[in-house]
Amino acid sequence: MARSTRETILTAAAELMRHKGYAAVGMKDVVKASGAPIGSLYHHFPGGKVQIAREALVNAGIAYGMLIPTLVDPHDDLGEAIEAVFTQAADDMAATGFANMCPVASVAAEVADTIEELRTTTAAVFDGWLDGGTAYFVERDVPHAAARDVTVALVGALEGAFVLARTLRSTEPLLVAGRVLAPAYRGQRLRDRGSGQPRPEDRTSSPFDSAERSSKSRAR
Amino acid sequence: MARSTRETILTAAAELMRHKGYAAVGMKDVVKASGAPIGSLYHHFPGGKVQIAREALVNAGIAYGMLIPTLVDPHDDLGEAIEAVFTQAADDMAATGFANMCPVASVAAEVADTIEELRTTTAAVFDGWLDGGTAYFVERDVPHAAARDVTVALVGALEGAFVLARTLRSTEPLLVAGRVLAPAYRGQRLRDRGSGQPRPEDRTSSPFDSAERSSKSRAR
DNA sequence: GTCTATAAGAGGATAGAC
DNA sequence: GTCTATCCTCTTATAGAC
Repeated sequence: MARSTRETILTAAAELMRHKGYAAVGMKDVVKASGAPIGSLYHHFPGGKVQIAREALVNAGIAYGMLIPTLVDPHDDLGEAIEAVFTQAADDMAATGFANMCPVASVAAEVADTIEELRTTTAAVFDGWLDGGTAYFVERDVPHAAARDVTVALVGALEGAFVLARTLRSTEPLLVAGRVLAPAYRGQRLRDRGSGQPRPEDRTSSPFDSAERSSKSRAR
Repeated sequence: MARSTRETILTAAAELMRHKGYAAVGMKDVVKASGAPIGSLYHHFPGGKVQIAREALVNAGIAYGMLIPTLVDPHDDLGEAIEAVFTQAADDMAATGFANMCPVASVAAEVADTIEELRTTTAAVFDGWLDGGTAYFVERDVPHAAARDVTVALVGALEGAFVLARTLRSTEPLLVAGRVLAPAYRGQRLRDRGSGQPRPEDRTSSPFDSAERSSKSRAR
């Protein structure tokens, strides 16, 4: 599975930012982690560090946007599904030694007031998650307003609980969030998917559309 | 109101970290913002940048630890109180142009995997909020387990919604979080406070005890 | 498209006069 | 306890050979 230099760089950058945020990751760190020489970074990403971060965030956003639908899919009760999302997140986090799961929120918190170009990128990723999640729940017969609320509450509670869990080295915040959030939606039935299989392609494009395009138009 | 150089430095550092996180704030930024010369920073904080961050976070933690009890205090129904916390947060955030409200979570996300000394500091601050909030709700007659759950869920949902709101430049995440979280607790009565006045001193000491002490014992 | 060498400046920290 | 000058390293980014 030979990946392109471009991809290797982006993967390394995403991995580093997941752990250390944006400012603390140096280009030299990316060089070391990717194996690519510094010249290649600037050849493939003339926009420098900001461009690398932008594209890495878009990629991560697409990958993690599938997470909630994937975890919810096997369930037919919304309350159970919500609980499952949080217990699954708690298990994953404990299994990885409380490392961060996703670079988007860490970077978002850091750049929201300072690097407008990355703020809009993280905003596009969040919007994609929110719109994608809402569409998914609507498709499963949740009324639109409720679908939007569940998605927003779910993403917000997850991101907040992640920070607490990582810092406290405890799964409590994730488990409590699930336990507190789920009861309100217990009994809300989810319609069976048309096919037996999840179809993640249905709602994958939103963050990419807006953010990747803007990154293409930025060469020097 | 002449404040000591020490205080001025800590205030400036907290303000900067609130906006830019930890790594992106340079000592030179603190010099500029505080007006104190670089030598004074290292005179008062021999531990350098880490020590300044640590003490700034402890101070901010104490200040923000009073926020939830203060906002909840006028209410006698837990559901209403929760809703009030989020609408108030949304108003504040919109009023300040979606600037971050508190440096603790931003820094926590950045350092959780990288600077153990600051991870333990932010953990102590979170623990203080959680223990203080739990004690406050217990005092208001909420059963202990429920009091802990509400506090954990409240803090987690707030921090997550803050990141989304700041990034999206929208109060929606805060308002939705309140709307979704509140109903589960509507009808849960809160006992009248003994005196008519809030007494914030009752539960103010926790983060300070553990974190400030450790910072004192660290002189090169 | 790969890679090295290097520029130009910012980073944290220190010494020591006052 | 205040303040300046300075050290040394690391930072992002570029130039240009291959």
